[in-house]
Amino acid sequence: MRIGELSRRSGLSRDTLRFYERQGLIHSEPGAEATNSYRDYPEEALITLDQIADAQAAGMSIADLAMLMGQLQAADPDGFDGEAFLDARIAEVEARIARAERFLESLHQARAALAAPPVLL
Amino acid sequence: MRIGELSRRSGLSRDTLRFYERQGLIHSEPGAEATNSYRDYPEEALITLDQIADAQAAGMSIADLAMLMGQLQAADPDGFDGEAFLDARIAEVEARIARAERFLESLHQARAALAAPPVLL
DNA sequence: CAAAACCATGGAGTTGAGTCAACGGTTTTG
DNA sequence: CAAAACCGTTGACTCAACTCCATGGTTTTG
Repeated sequence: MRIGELSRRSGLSRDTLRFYERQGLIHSEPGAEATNSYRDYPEEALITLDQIADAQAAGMSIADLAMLMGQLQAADPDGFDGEAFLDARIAEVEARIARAERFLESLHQARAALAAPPVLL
Repeated sequence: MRIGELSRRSGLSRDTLRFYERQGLIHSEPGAEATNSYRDYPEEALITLDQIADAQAAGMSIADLAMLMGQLQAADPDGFDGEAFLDARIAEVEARIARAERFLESLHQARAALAAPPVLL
């Protein structure tokens, strides 16, 4: 599909999609027509974009993500310690989720306080 | 305590602390000595800073946080719908945590794949 | 087939969250 | 008491992640 459709279906702007592609997060093919230079994105780009959103919610930067995608499925044990890298990310994400859940809890408490009788004198 | 101590004990830079104070996230008193203009932070600032870190991990912006802190404990039902505001934040944070957990799961899977026998041919 | 809709590229601009540097005061310490 | 360590203010700067704009080519559509 072309960028306009991907934009509509993903909810991301064309600029964002091109930006992600420059950063190596998504990929396209040159497209069938030789007359133009339109990109052609595979259907699975939508899945990738959803995973990117997940990763961002978990606090990953785009640079981290590019590294993860590039290194991990490239199966290259040439000096790059994938296990250590993954373990570090896992620990980070777990810590972040724990913090977010603490915050969620305090939001719930604030909500309950608002719902309760406002003054007791 | 003065800013240097708060910085050491919180792990945040002095500049960050002053930045947070300008944004209204933490507060200080003018300090006892009239000869200087040093700020004096209460012990509880450390707790507040920890809560700020929680909130940031949950994806809250500093502006949102300032609004939350300012509006919520000010008990001002003058047009500001605290319940709706809180409900919206709660939904956001829950969605974010759900996404982060999906990502964590995929990290775990990637980790397991690395640990498993690399090739089976 | 012309107007509207779409696409690419390059580069500048924006926003949020800090960070740094310079300058001049104040405390602490050896 | 002087040097070192600390503090405040102002304003410029950085970095990540987008976002906008101008220009010019390509499809689609009424």
